[in-house]
Amino acid sequence: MDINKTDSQILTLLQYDGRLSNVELAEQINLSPSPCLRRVKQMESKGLIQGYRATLDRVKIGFSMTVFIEVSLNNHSGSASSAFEASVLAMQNVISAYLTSGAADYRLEVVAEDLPDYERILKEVQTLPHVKDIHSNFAIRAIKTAAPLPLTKASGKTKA
Amino acid sequence: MDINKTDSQILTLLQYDGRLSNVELAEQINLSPSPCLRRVKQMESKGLIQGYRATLDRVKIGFSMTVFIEVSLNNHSGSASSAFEASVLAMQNVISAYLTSGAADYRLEVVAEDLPDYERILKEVQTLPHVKDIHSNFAIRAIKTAAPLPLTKASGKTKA
DNA sequence: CGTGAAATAAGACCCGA
DNA sequence: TCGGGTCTTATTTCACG
Repeated sequence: MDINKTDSQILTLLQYDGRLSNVELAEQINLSPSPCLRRVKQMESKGLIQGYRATLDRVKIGFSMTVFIEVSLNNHSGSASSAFEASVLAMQNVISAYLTSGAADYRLEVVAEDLPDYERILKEVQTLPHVKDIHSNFAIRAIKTAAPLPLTKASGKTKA
Repeated sequence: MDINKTDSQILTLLQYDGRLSNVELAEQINLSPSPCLRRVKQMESKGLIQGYRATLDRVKIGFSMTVFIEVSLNNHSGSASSAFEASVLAMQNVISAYLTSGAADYRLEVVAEDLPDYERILKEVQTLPHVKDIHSNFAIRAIKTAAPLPLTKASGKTKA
């Protein structure tokens, strides 16, 4: 925690461009490269920065469909949940999964190449361990995807 | 969109580490740096690679809550949708938003620092243009977030 | 935190299959 | 058309002040 103004600026810039060179980054926050790199490395080792990713255009690489699947389990024991979660982790077309409040237990975000591909995935989800019920909602259009986290507010105070 | 094997390998590697240097990338796919860089640049300009992002730990930077908000509008005209979508784009705590099939019209993913922050955001969403109805589901735990897209299957054929 | 220097990478250019 | 080599410029990275 304890993110100061400078660190917050760094994180914001790296969220928008993860390939910013250290010298550019340092320039933009009016710092010299050495301390800037030190801060970045520290935030990496503390896990604030989990990693760097190329963001791809889903449609252009062949995934024309994004589907949200809500799953209810018929058994809420720890081992049932674990089995289900492990299976979900192994499914590459599931790109995010949350245990949630509400009517369903889990909500999955799934990418599919086309309708037949979606059908295959849906059947696969239906046969995962302890699945009772499934509801699918198709993403018709993306308004906003994976926007950067708003750090400006979170940069209020420093430890010392 | 004609992705060949080599391009697919590049995309996969860059999804896992967006800061891979070109020489490392080239080594891992058994190519020399020059053609490797050419391919990367080409995929960037074609929009296959949309950009590079640092991935941050939501909780560690102060967002203890992730909430999925389903929104229904009371007016489905084009202008009503546009007004709502523009407002959503402007809300920084909304990190993704989709127009979806199903009972609700839109599905928002929202990050909040704490319960009071969430309350503030919820009220803000309630007052967005043409909002009729809202349902919130809290993310209790993340099983998987923003996993890389599974490219291995999508690399089947080439244009020529 | 800033400066400087050695190691490394990026990016433009040309060559050959 | 695409992979490979080379050179120049820029960047990374780490000593030290």
